[in-house]
Amino acid sequence: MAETAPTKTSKSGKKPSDSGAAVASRVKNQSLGKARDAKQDEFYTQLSDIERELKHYKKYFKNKVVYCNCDDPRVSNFFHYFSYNFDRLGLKKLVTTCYKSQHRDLFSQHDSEQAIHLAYCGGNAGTGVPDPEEIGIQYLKGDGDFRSEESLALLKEADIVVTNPPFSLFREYIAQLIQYDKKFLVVGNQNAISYKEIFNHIIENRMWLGNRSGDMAFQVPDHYEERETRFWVDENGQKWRSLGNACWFTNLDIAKRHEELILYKEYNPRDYPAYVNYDAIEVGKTSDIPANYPGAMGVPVTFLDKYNPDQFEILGSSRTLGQPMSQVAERGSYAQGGPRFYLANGDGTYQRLYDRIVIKNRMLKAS
DNA sequence: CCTGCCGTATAAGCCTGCGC
DNA sequence: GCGCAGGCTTATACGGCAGG
Repeated sequence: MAETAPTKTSKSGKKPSDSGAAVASRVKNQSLGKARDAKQDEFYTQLSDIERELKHYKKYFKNKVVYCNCDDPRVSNFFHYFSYNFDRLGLKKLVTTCYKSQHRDLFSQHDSEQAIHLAYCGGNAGTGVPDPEEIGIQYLKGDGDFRSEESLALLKEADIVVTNPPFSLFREYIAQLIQYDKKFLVVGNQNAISYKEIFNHIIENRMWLGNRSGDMAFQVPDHYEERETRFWVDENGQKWRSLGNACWFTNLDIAKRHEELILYKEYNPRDYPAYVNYDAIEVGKTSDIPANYPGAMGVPVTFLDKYNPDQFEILGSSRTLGQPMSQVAERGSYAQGGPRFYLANGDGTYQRLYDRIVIKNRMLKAS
């Protein structure tokens, strides 16, 4: 794989026609370049968030090899958590690798121009958190990318992968875990639910949401710029950013997935209008799902946080089910964009909604 | 050109519970 | 009651880009 992003072509420069392979390779390089140029993929998960989620999965870790493939053991709280709880969880081995640092100022002393590899097999019982330096940090030959040969070899030896991967590469990241048939528990964000590839995994029951969704705060490197919202600097000068829609993605079963969502609303056509470009009713809030409606319902993506596959069936999403508005209404009467559901405003114009998941209540017989 | 597609480590409202 | 903060839930506007 090429390491360097392609040089930027001037906007006026005319591109020669490309072969499919060349296009594919450039797209790949661009996404790589974008992820690394943007420098917005370094969000460090708090230990408290890791503890609050991981406590629901204790039974899965006995005698297992855990791999954190986006984690510098010197700063990663995932490494901290698993090394500290190594004996309590009964782990067999803990392996971490990380992408080589791009910034010399990253967390001051913790910068490295080489990618790091560390394997821990326990043995520090009672002495608190093992020191990565004492365990023995090794250096990788390559850049430590989770897709690199070295990382892949370690992935194959692993049972469960737990980390906070770079969101800009989330599709590829998940695709790789599924391709290699690994168990995983990773941090993501709810927007990823609407990605075509990610939604396919969800609808095929290859992955689902973990326990906690919503607000999560992350430490970010010093070179991250300030922003108006969801940003602050703590008393130690550490920069933080937070997300209102962070969530965990996993393919480990959890009790929450089998809890029935209690429904208390009743269907009526006034509160639950039908879409103009798909035969389903709009349910704008997960908590408003009517208890007595047997047909197709469009719900926000956050529904997945409450999804119990025994209670509901997922039929698809507005991205794939929505009929193009050009076939339904006159141009100019609706907001443009990718396929979504629309509601009539009553004055000849139409409101475009955010991506909806279409579900059906399995407990009710369609009449 | 024009049109439609596609996504965004985002961005905002709303609700709730607390202190007073 | 009331105002505020923080958690929880929902959903953007718009630029890039490809194809007609």
